[in-house]
Formats: sequence, C-alpha cells, structure tokens
Amino acid sequence: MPLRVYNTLSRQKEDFQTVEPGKVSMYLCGPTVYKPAHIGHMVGPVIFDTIKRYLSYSGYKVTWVVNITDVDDKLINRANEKGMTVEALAKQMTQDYFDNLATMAVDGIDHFPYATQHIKEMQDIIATLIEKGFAYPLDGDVYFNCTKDEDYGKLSGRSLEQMLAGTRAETHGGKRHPADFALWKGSKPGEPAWESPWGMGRPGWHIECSAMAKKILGDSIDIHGGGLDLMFPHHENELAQSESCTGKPFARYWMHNGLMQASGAAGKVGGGHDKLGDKAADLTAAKEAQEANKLAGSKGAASVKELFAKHDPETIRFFLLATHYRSPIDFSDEGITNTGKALDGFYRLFETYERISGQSFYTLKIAPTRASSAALTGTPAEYFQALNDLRQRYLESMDDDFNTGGAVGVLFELRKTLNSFITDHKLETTPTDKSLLPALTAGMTLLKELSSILGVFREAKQKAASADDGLLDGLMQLVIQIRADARKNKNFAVADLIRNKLNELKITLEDRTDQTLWRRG
RNA sequence: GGCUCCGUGGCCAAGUGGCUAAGGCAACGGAUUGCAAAUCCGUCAUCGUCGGUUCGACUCCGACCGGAGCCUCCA
Repeated sequence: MPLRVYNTLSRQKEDFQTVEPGKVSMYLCGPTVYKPAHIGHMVGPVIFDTIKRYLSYSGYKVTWVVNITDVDDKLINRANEKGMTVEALAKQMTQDYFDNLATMAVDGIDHFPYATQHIKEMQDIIATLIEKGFAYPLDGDVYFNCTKDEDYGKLSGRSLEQMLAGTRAETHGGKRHPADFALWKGSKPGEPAWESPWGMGRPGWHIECSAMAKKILGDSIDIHGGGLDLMFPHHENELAQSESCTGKPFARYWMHNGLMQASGAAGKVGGGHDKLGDKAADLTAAKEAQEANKLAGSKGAASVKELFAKHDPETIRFFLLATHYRSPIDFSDEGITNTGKALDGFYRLFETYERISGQSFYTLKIAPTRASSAALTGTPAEYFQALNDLRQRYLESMDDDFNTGGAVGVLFELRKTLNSFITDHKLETTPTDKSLLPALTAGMTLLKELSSILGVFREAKQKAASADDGLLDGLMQLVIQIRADARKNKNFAVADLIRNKLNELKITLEDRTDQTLWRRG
C-alpha cells in the first residue's frame, strides 16, 4: 500500500509522489521570535519531525527547513516595550525556541534560515513580480496584485469576490483591490530598515517564506506545512507570490496541522455563545470569547518551559501524537496526566525486559529503514505472526496520511503482546531458561523501532543526578532491607506500615519473588 | 454574512458501505500476592438528531442541533 497524504490544495488524500524520486523537500513555517513559545508552537515541529522520521524510515532522503522570522511588527513592538533592540530580543527568543525543540526531541530540522539574512532574495522576487506585472509600488510600499493572479484563492477555497464581501479591514487608499497585500513596507523612523529600489523599508510577512524556500529547496518543493491558521492569508499569499514569480507549482502537498485548544489551563470560555451576529456589539463579545479561548491569545497559556516542569516532555510528545495531526488537540492537564499513566506501562515493560535479559531496552539495535527491518520469523510461530501483523498494521496506519493515532494504538497492542509472552512463558520467574530470550528481544526490538519513528523511547530518562538521589537510593535500600526482615518474620503490620507511609510520600514498592523494587509515583 | 472542519463507550481516541466498531485511562470480576504493586485473563459502545440513497450506512446525500477554525500579519 502506497503512502497517501492529505493535500489541502485538493481537499483529499493523494498518493505521495515527490518531485525528485527518493527525495523529499519539506518546508515548515517557523516562529516569529518575539516571546517565549507556548505548547501550541510545538505542535507543528513535533508532527513534522515525526513525518520526517517516517519518510526517512520509508527510504526517502528528506531535507527539512524551518524559518525563523526575526523581523516583524510584533517583534518591533515588544522590543520597544522591553527596551531591547530587535536583534537582541530575536536572538534570545530564538534560543528559547531551539531549547524547546531539543527538549521535545525535535532534531530533524536541517536548516533554520533567518528572514533578515535573506533580504536580497526577497527583493529579487519582488522585482520579478513587478516586472511581470504581478506587483506594483505605492508610496514606498509594494503590493501584490491579486486580480492579476488567475487562481488566487485556490488553497483556502475563496474567491476575490467573497473576500470583497466579507472584508471589514480598512483598505489602503491606493490599493487596487482590498485583498492586495504588502510585499515590501516602507519603514517609519526608528524601525529596522533595508535599502531597496522602492526606498528604505522591510519585507512583508509572506515574502520571506517564498524567498527562503526557493533558495534552499528550489522552485518546487514537496511538502509545505504549517498550522491551519496559516492557510489564509499567509500560505495563500506565499503560494500566489511564488507561483507568479517562477511560473511553476510551488508545493506539491500542503499539509496543515490542527490547532491546540486550551481547556482548563487558560479557562474555558464560550459555550452558549451566539454565533457571530451582525451587530458590532455581538461581534466584539464573541471575538473576546474566542480570544480568551485561544492559546495564542491567552495570557494564561503557560510557556512550554513551565509545562516541562509539570510533565515529562516525552509524555507531552506522545500526547500530541495520539491524536491525528489534522484534528484540533484539546489541551488539558488531565489529558496529559492520563497519557503519562499510559506510558508508565511501557517503562515497566522496559524494566522487566532488563531484569530478564540483563540488557537495556534503550541499547537495542534497530533498523533505520523499513526495507532493512529484521524479518520476524522463528518460534513460537504464533508469536512471530502476531509481531508481523502488528508491524503491518502500524505501517498501514502511518501510510494513511501519517495516522499516528492508529500507530499509537498498535504500540499499546504490541506492549500487551510482549507482556503476555513474558507472563505466559514465565520468563521472569524461570530465568534459567534462556531459550525464549531471542524471541522476546526480537519483539522488544520491534517496539523500539516503531516507537522511535514517533520519536519516543529513544533514550533512557536521565535521572536527576543530584546528590540527594544517591542518598535517597541508599535510604530506600535500607528501608527495603528492614521491611524484608519484617516480612520474613511475618510481621506484616510493620511491613505494611512502611509501604503505606512510603505511598504517602509518592513512593511505590513492588515485591517480587526475589527482590523488592521501588519507584517514585 | 462567506469559507472550512468536527460530533464514536464515564473520559481521551483510531477506523470502516456489509467481517468481533482498534487502543489508552477509569470502573468491575478473576488469576497471581501474606495483603498490595506490577502483569495476565474477562466484562463494559450500534457511532449527535431526523430523513433520504442503497439489498445493506456509523461510514454516502440532505436538514437540523451542538462545537471549533479562518475571513482581522496567531503555529
């Protein structure tokens, strides 16, 4: 079954075919670096990181570009507020973004071009557009001429007439059509500005992506991604500029991820709110409700860093991938906590495997591509058959428009299969029989291979290496020893007291046949 | 007003024109355990409402109800 991808352009799933066989060029709209990232900013990177991993696993050579917008109105305003230069603020926030990506295990981005370093490329495109009649200068600005572009609106599915009817924005006096947008903006005193044939100024919002995608990936790229909110006007305009400039299709597949909704964290507003009415007052109230309900606009939205303090980044990543990328994700503490509990079962299994095999799950060698994936054959035959079926279902899910939700489900089933195998064959209680160990390792390796595509379970959790932890472990061994003596003497009252008190301290004990294990939580 | 999208068990969430409608969390019953924990086994849905198309729809179409996004330089 071939890989199929949902293309916003056609509103349906299409067979995946790249411009160049075996290669994929991928562009994701990156952040405007003006304030610390919130969790919503991580959705796109995590999803496209996973998409890149899967494409690589499928044998493609993938080049992935994410731009950094380091000049923009919001950036200028905030820098002024904070009494910083635009450069200093941009640098600081870019570092914040990089830190967050690393924490979320997003490490597949090949290029991070900066808008301010591609002014020349943007001006070249603008000049070409003017030359071809797709753009016109006006009082130091340059505007794209939408009416000149015959298929303008094809991505978001709207016509210029519709936009004319719906527009409420003030029209710039001289614009030929209200939908015409700025390619170049004349600068006011004190703003960052570059020389240009049209006077001192700075680039419009959309032009940077056109310029950087073209420079690094070429005139036609395979995948262009971004949040659903960017479809219009940003991507529509980007597409119009690029195709008018080059005369070639800009992107084969436009992929838009659903947006994150805040529930609980930022306070759920709405419910019972009327639809947008005609009256200005209703409109304002509804808009405020919407704003309050949106992560991006919400003052209450926690920064990613705050979130990391409360939840394991791996749990957050898993949480994001448990829902299909095109669906909105309802973000809530309960939801992530739930995911955390679900993941605990995997960590238990990893520990169990290590006890049985003496080898860490995390050191298992996995195949880099599906073509090189190990053949799952051997005895017991039914067990290997089950592994094969699960792998097949996993790949089918991912081939179907990167259905990570379905793939996650398979991972859970694989976990159950492995636990059953261990239980059924008493692998943990009869450690002398090693004959089934290779079969178990084959299954665990499959689990590692499939989960690494999602970017999870790749490395052991680094334990906080504070001096306290060494002390804690020493104390715990002592407590466990004392309790073991009590149990040996059938003094269960003492043994249970110890265990209950530890529970209150969020420490769980597990009595096994040969030893007692402890863990936090 | 225009343009998109969504509505699956207590909660989260895959999926399909006809096969037992994945999986997770929670709950309940059992195995195991001194009792627990962990693990295993089992139980737990007719897919927003109403119509239509069809031999047959949860899956296609329509209406309605409910929710979300965009149209206003948010990923």
